Amino acid sequence: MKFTKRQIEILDVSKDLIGKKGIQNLTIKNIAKKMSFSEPAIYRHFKDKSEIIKSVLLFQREIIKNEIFSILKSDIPSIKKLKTIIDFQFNHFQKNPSIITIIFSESSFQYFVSDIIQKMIKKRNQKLIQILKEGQIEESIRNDISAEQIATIIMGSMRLTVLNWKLSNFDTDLKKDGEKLWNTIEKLIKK
Amino acid sequence: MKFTKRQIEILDVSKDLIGKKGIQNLTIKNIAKKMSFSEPAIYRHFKDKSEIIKSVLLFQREIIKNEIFSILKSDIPSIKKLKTIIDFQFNHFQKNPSIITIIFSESSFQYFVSDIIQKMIKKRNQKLIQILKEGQIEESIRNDISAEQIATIIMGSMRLTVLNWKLSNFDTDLKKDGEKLWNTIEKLIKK
DNA sequence: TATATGTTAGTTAGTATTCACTAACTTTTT
DNA sequence: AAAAAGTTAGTGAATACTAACTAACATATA
Repeated sequence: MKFTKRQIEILDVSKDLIGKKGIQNLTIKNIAKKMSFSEPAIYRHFKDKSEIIKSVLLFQREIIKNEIFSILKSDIPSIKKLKTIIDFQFNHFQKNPSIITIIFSESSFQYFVSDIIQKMIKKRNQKLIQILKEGQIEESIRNDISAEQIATIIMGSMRLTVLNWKLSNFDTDLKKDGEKLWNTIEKLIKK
Repeated sequence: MKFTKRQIEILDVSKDLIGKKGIQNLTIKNIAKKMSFSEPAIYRHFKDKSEIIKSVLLFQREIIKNEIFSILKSDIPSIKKLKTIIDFQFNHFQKNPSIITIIFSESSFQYFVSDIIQKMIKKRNQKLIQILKEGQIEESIRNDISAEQIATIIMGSMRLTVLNWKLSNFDTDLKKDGEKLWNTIEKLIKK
């Protein structure tokens, strides 16, 4: 998963295009225009369009994965880990609004994209469940509700909060809404 | 918002097409093929394609709206109302998987669709908050957390549950997952 | 009642546009 | 000199949509 400079430029431009007007806006023509290249030039760097879409996703995944990994292996209490991860994610979204459009587009792409996204969601869910179970053993998180169910509640409300931000045209204060949400979640799941 | 028989036929076919392979699959050609008509015949019944998409949405909205309205005005305790509405929604989705694809595609359509969907989400959120506030007054729902926040939790986890169902290619048992979710929600919000 | 007229809902044949992608060539970099 | 990274000019396929026509039927009028 190594990319050249030019490839990363193309991926950045693609991310932007999708972020601004959705996946329909991602055309070779638009990429080329934004880069001040001709269309065929793009094909010097990616085999075809699906390769570009795939790479946009995988590139973002790398960034998030690395960050979450380093949080996970740190030696802090589970509930603190949880907060750190949630904070990081809201922060990352605020800094990269465009990727939200991609993450919220499970349905509209070709099949292979929803496959990749599905795997990403699954993986992240597993990590979340892992933390929650730790917390339940530590007895800092209530255990009359399964970790899986708590994970659904947390992931779901986070996604909705982000979606609302997006639907407001990134006008509301995501960080503040994220903090409010965390307070609620904490009240709900703390033992 | 009156439709002729033929229009409803076209809307049903459109719903199906979207449900099966996403919005890209909704083309005039495909509609015509499925109806065994020529393409231009479709234009006898709808001005253009955007009119079809809009109508698919509004037609569904009508159905859901009416049902929820009758639940809302019934004279049962708030927490029961809540369960009834949640049950109805999961049921409705299970019977109409195709509309999920539309509802989860805020980003990828033309702007006007995300507008309609945004309004639908907002309206439904308001109704939910209204019920929750009733419940807080009745003292059946905890009031150390605002109704707005509880609504986010409920709507978010419902959406995620439905999304997971969709991502599993409608293979998991939505009704069962919905019931599990309700049990969790009840535990979390009951006073 | 018989004919004229209008409407509805379909047809065939086609247009303009957009799209991803390619062949062949040129320029730039190493 | 060779390879990498651009260019121009074009292709074929898909798309939404239109023009022109017609068969079947409904309604108004001689």
